[in-house]
Amino acid sequence: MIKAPRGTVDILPQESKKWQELEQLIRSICSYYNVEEIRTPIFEQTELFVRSVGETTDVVNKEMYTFDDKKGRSMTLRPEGTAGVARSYIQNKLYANPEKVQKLFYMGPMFRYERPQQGRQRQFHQFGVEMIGYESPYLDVECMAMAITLVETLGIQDIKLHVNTLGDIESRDRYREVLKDYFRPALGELCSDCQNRFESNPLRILDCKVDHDHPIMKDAPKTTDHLSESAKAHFDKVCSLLDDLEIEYEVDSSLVRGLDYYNHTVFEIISDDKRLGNGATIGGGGRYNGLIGELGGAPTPAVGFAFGLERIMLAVGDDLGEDEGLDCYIMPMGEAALDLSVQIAAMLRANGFKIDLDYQGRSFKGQFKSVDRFNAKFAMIIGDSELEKEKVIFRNTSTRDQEEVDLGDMVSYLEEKIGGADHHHE
RNA sequence: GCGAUCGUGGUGAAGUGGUUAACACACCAGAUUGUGGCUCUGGCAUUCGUGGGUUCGAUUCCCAUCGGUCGCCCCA
Repeated sequence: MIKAPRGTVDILPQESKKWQELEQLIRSICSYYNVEEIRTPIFEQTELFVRSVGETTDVVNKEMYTFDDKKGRSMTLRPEGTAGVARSYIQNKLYANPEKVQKLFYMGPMFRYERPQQGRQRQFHQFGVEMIGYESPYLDVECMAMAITLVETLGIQDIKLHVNTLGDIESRDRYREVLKDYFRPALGELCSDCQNRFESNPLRILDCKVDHDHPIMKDAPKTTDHLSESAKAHFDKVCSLLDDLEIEYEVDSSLVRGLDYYNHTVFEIISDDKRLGNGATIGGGGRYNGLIGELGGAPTPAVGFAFGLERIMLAVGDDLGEDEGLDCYIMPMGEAALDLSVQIAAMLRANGFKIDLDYQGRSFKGQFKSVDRFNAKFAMIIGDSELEKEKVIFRNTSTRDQEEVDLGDMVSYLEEKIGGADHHHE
């Protein structure tokens, strides 16, 4: 049997309803924030991700789905959304828009080759927002506020916002070197993960669970001691704006993000919602002032965040996907009735009603089971005697009252009972 | 990538080196060819993730492989 590739899932109808509802909620929040959708390709030239996400990161090193196309060009299924948006911003000259700040969102599948487990798949979905073109801390905070609004609207419990600053690009890079100098003499005493981190992302050493109690951790240099004046001012402003908006947050100096393009503000949304397991990051983001310049555009400041939709779904999936049910399930008894039922179904559907019917000639009992399963408001019974009289029987499934209705009066009957043709969109 | 654990019908799950693989739910049919959510009766796994090995014989033992779950790493 051919199975779906490891780490991928089929989203079946019942789940699909939930996804649509979640996506709809996200879209409406975006519209309140005047953030518009951008759709970029699902694969890009490999170099885009290498240059943006960073050559030494795990995402690029171990987790990319990379392949050569028929002309031998290296392509990669996107592992995240920011790089493509940044590329598109440059390529399509969005900087030429008279509105200085471009507020964009994307939503769709991403791909990373990892060992799957709950809340982690090889094809997964992210929603992300990018605010490009302005370096003000106001936008950092707008991103965080939007992210918080989103998780609160969704009803995710026990939310925490962790924030940190990596400083501007110069101070971030300088701090990195300071840290490496600090740890280098004791490198042999650290765990093997940390020895790898030393080259790839030395900031992460500070957050190591294994070496947490090693004496060297205590006096490790802090980001905040290596900030330039302007970087410090930026971060202070971010914090005071969060205070003004009464958004609760926690400064977490060990918070580092795994992608190289971040500088200044970084943040994560962590939830202890029980439905997620024991504590999980459901979203995160930060500022990436260097990225667009790095990709060949004019130096352009930007800030953004992304959410993992599977993780959100784990937390709130049970609350989504309400089934509104059919308007009417048609129960033909016999073949002549079935022929007429097909006509009736087509006519009622064209009038905006949600209709299904039995094609299998099952018994009354069997057909009524489908009526229940599809949560139909009415069952329509058509048999020989109805055919003779040119009437159908509408049976109200909750009251169990039934009425005979002339073939010509079916639409007005249903409209009277359950509202007009657009009753589903009210 | 590393470590652990699991894999039996549509679902949840028992089970054993040897003819018919429990049970429950779901599903279908009949009792009731024209009225559902109750009851009763019957049907429903050429097969125990896949491939190979040991054996007279394997769902059961061994190996490999694939997949799920959890921890680490990393991330969303």
